[in-house]
Amino acid sequence: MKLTPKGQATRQRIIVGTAEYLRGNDAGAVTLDDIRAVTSTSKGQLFHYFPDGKEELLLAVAQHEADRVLIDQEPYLSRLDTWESWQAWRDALLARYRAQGRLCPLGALMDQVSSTPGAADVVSELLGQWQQRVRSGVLTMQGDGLVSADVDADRVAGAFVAGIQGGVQVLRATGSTDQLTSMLDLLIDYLRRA
Amino acid sequence: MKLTPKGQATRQRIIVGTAEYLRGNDAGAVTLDDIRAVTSTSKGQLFHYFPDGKEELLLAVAQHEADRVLIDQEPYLSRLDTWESWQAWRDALLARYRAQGRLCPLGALMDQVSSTPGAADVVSELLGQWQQRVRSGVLTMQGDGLVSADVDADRVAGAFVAGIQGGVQVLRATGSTDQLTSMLDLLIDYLRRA
DNA sequence: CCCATTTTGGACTAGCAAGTCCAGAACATT
DNA sequence: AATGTTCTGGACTTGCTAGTCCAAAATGGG
Repeated sequence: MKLTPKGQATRQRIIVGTAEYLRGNDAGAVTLDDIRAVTSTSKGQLFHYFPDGKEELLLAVAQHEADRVLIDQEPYLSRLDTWESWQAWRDALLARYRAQGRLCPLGALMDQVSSTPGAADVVSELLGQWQQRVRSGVLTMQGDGLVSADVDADRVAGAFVAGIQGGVQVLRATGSTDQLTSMLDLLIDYLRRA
Repeated sequence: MKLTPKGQATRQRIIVGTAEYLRGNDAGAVTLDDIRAVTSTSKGQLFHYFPDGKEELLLAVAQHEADRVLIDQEPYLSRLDTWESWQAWRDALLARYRAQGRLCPLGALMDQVSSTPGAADVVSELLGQWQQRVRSGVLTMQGDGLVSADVDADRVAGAFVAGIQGGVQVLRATGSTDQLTSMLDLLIDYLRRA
């Protein structure tokens, strides 16, 4: 399928508009008509740009959201080289999720995982990269002698990723950020002592 | 609504049958006809026992599954009083989730949270109780002098709950239990050092 | 045994939502 | 300007699914 610049723009408008919409609505309940309304498009356009229909469209949206997750944290993930920077990352995460409340784009994404096979890949990819970024932060700290060398950086990074996931999950269910906070503080504390 | 023993039995059959079915299938895609088929019932029965229809039925199933989560761990949660018992709990959790693979009853439950308001309560209740149980385990350890008294039991318990959630979430998405394992080991390690 | 109540089966309805189709407008290329 | 391609709109089809309805069977109390 060849896309002119105009086509590209429309396709993008659909993805971004849907993503925005899903950030405030139940992903499982979206209909193509909702998407049509919110992106000012017609059925024809939807199927023109996403021939495989809803599934393909939502997958593209999922990919878009997954990209955003790391981009949002980029400034912090790149500089995990002092205790202050870890703390700043922690604060940024908490602020972000507190503001977001119960509605989590990645969470909605994960919900779809069970149904469509492609979504699992998108999430796996994201989690893998995330873990890598944290891992290299830990390694940097070890290089500078701030963290004991006998800590397994990969395991700690895995724990971070899982912990954040879980904290957000709890937030979505209960509306409380307590567990997420506990988790982050405990993990950083763990690193500090090691 | 009055229920004779026979009625009770049917109602229960519906709940248990649906729960079992959902343990191996996408919760978001279940239809009443699926439920009918798997529980050998008629539409009339479904709406006789769950007048508010699908939502009420699934909520009852969710409650049933939530109960199971703690019951399954009961033997371990009650005896978190030695390091060996914590390890045993860890092993049991890992074994369970490894066996379960990507299909998680609680996870499917959480998926529904966003849509139906009642489901959030069910999950909140479960998470709260779970955290309480872990908390009292930590307190026991502190009472026996095995864990430093200046650890905040509630925070650690919250981290455990969040961590397990996250680990399972990662398992669902990627199929790997590595992060769950890291998480549990790190948390126990944290307690040991404190 | 009789009557009220509960339980059961399944045909039927209503509405929604994904996907199809095609005609015409806009656009690019020569 | 001519012609082929891409883009857009929206009516239409198709299939599915939650929920309704009612009649008949089972059950239980007196």
